[in-house]
Amino acid sequence: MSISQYFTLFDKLPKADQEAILQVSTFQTAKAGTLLHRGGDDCLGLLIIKSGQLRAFMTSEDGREITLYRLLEQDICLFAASCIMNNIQFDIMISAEKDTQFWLIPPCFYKQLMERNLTVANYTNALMSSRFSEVMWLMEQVMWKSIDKRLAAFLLEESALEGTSLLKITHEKIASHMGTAREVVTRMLKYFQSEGAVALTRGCIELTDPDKLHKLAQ
Amino acid sequence: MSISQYFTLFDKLPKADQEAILQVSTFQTAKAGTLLHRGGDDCLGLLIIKSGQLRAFMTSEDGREITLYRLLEQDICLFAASCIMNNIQFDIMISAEKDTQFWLIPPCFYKQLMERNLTVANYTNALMSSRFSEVMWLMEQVMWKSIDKRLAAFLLEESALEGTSLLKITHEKIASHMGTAREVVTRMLKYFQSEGAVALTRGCIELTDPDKLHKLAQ
DNA sequence: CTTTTTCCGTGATATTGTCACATTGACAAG
DNA sequence: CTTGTCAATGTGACAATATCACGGAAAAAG
Repeated sequence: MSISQYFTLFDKLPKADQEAILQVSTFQTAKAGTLLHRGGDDCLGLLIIKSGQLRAFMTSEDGREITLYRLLEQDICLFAASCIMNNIQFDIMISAEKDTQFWLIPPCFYKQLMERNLTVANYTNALMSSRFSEVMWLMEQVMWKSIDKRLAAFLLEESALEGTSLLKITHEKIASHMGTAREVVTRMLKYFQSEGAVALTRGCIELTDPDKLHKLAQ
Repeated sequence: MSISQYFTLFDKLPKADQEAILQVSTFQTAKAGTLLHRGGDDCLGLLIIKSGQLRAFMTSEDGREITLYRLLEQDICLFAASCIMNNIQFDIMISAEKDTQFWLIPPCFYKQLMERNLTVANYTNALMSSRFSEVMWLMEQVMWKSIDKRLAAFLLEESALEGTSLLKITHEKIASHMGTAREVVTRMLKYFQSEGAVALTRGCIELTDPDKLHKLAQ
């Protein structure tokens, strides 16, 4: 129930720092749909998720989006505190996909901790490597995979994440996750339907044949 | 002339570590065209560039490429030593674009140093942030910019890098940098030529009107 | 029940990628 | 000097994806 169970680094810290974290961290909640972090300007702090789901994404000038990665319970969101890292020169957005509960460690505090504690520094490094890996994976998908394979993979991932084969999601939202246009998603879904892989109704996609989708995703 | 002038971190280290680095580091050279690092398997070490130019790129299964970023003198190549970081789960290639001189710090040594020295840990963190930023910048370009703008920008960047407006580069190589097909580059260059922005000869591109290219790149 | 909004469907067109093959210039071998 | 070879470029046809401009249908709001 406490931050120490969710923030795995906690136990490796000196008692004094543990105390301090308990002092300065706050417990917060965000409703689904809330934008928690908008680019490099604001700096919320290190965010430790107790429950819910966040989404990190990138936007174009004209409002298009692509999801970079997602954060689930026990995940640490580093980029809501991008100001604590030197040389970070990009803007990403963080929004709550579901009602989310989290602890927040203020950026200044964490930055100072990182700059004087070796364990924290290396932990932060590992965290960044993870996010970097996720973005590189996405880069590979975007560069070398066709839309049909990416869409099939997305549907399967979403199904696994939600724990159901009946997805309540609009074509528009899928397009935002994938960084493409709604029409493209609509047409591809129609094709999947004609192949018998999915059944479509307004606002819903049922994965009627996951094996077929796996094949479509290659 | 020595590693200490190129490796800015050096001066901030304890004397003992400085000595050790001088002991374990080796000075090496690579001919233009050499592949220095192939994916996550090999682990050359931390590479500090004295002179020359490296290129970090990603490849598809069928041999297509895209340049992620470039490394010039005084730059530190972190991913030739990707094994020193936990959680790095992607493969990138590093090749020498020009004859390159560099020092190499063995991965084990650097890893141990990073795990016990706070300054090194935070330095490594900043390095990774820089590379992450470069990849994110590329991602934005790939996602939201059209090919004509990206090509114009590439030509200008290349010109600045080489210090000349007469580029000796093939369409094929440009395509590999940009992650697109040669034919696309050829056609776009023909268009640029018809606009009077460049002059084309076999193996060469002359930027006859850089201002026009700037406009094309927006 | 009507109005409004959200979501989906679809044709036309533009851009970019793929494929197949022709042409051309550089240069080496004879 | 001629010829052959090869890398580099040029190009037309077509495929995949994105963009634009709608229209219609289902759900939500009033």
